[in-house]
Amino acid sequence: MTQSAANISQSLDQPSSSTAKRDAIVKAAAQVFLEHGYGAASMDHIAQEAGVSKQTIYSHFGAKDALFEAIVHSKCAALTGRGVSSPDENKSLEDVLYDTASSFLTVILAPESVTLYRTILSECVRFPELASAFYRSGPRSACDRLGAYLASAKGNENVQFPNPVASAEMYFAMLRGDLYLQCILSLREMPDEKEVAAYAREVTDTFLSAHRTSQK
Amino acid sequence: MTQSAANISQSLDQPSSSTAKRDAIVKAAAQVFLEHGYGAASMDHIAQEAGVSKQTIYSHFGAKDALFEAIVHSKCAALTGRGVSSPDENKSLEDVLYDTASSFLTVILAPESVTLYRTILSECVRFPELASAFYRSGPRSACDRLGAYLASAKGNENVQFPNPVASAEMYFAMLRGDLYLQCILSLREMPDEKEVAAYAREVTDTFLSAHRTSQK
DNA sequence: GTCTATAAATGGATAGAC
DNA sequence: GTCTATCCATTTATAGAC
Repeated sequence: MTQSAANISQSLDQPSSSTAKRDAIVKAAAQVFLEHGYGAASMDHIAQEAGVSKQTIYSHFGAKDALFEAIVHSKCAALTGRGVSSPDENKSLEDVLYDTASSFLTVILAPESVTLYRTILSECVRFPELASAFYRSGPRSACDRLGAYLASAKGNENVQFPNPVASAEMYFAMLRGDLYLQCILSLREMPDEKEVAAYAREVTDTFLSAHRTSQK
Repeated sequence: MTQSAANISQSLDQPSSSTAKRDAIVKAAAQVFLEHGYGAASMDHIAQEAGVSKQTIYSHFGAKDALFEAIVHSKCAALTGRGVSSPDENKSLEDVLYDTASSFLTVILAPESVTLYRTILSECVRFPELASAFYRSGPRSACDRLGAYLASAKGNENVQFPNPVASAEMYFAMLRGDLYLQCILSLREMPDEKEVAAYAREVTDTFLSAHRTSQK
């Protein structure tokens, strides 16, 4: 009990050395893993980057794969946090779609998201749970939210969505277009806000055209 | 000259031991690289798989990265070969789009394509030329071909394509939807022909709806 | 050209002192 | 909990015999 009280005191008043080192490890591991991938990232490199000894990492996380899982899970959760905000019911359908597109593009084109995506994709066979966690907290979460909104927006503004979730999936697929492909392949620099806005506009217009009721 | 004639005779009549071993190396390297990725693939593993000594690999390819580049370039070229066939001018726009969608989905969902994509994506920073070669021989080639077709199909069937290449890019982006995402993340098994056909149909219908001229 | 054997370096993981 | 030092396996690449 004495020890417990001391620990609480430590973590509240002044970060214990242990907590500080743990944070340093997490930060360094995230950087090294996302930059080099799981295989090419070495525990020596992470230890050096974090300013701790290798053994300290093993004391905290036990093994390399456990550390990797902890880092990627943490990053996936962060993605959801910054993810597409809930649609504002006061806005028009078009504005909601455009806002969704802009924030989705901004999130997935962030350098950190790009490297996370590459890392998970290259390790999805070895770490199936990470791929699943990424999918659920990222693309699936976004599709479900937009799908629910589209379902509630039925009949408005001369559009219809017989299958709202499928339409939402299609919308996000359109957003992961050639621009995104070139970025994750590192073939070009990240687009600026202007280019993101133009692409969000193009996709939104195309999407709405496809779902107009008065098209025949 | 005598030696040259002998080599030609060898390669025509009966594969020389050297050529046969080279082919074995290429085959084994392709399998190991695509299954484990560049970093986790070891030259020992490839040598064992090919049934040759490690030194033989180095005699033929010099270094690991050179072998990797040769393999990936070869696979990218093969992708283009099996790629989307040229549109048949006699078919209707809808049929051309549907055929394009079916064959595109079949190609990109082949297990070999999925592993190639994962591998290139995870190594695109270290091997920028490979990413570029993949993009050109795959997605860009497909977009340019369909874009050219859409440009020639202007005014037909109550559809219009003010920006044919952009429309083509959007079309392929729609095809790389949730189904594709789940497959490359190894979250589900590959779809059968029926499911591929259904998705190709859905995307084609949506795409045509979006580009109808009589939508207002 | 091909093989066996080995060099030289690096990796993950652990032991023991403090 | 943390560090230094080390073990052991594996890796890329090379040397030398045939």
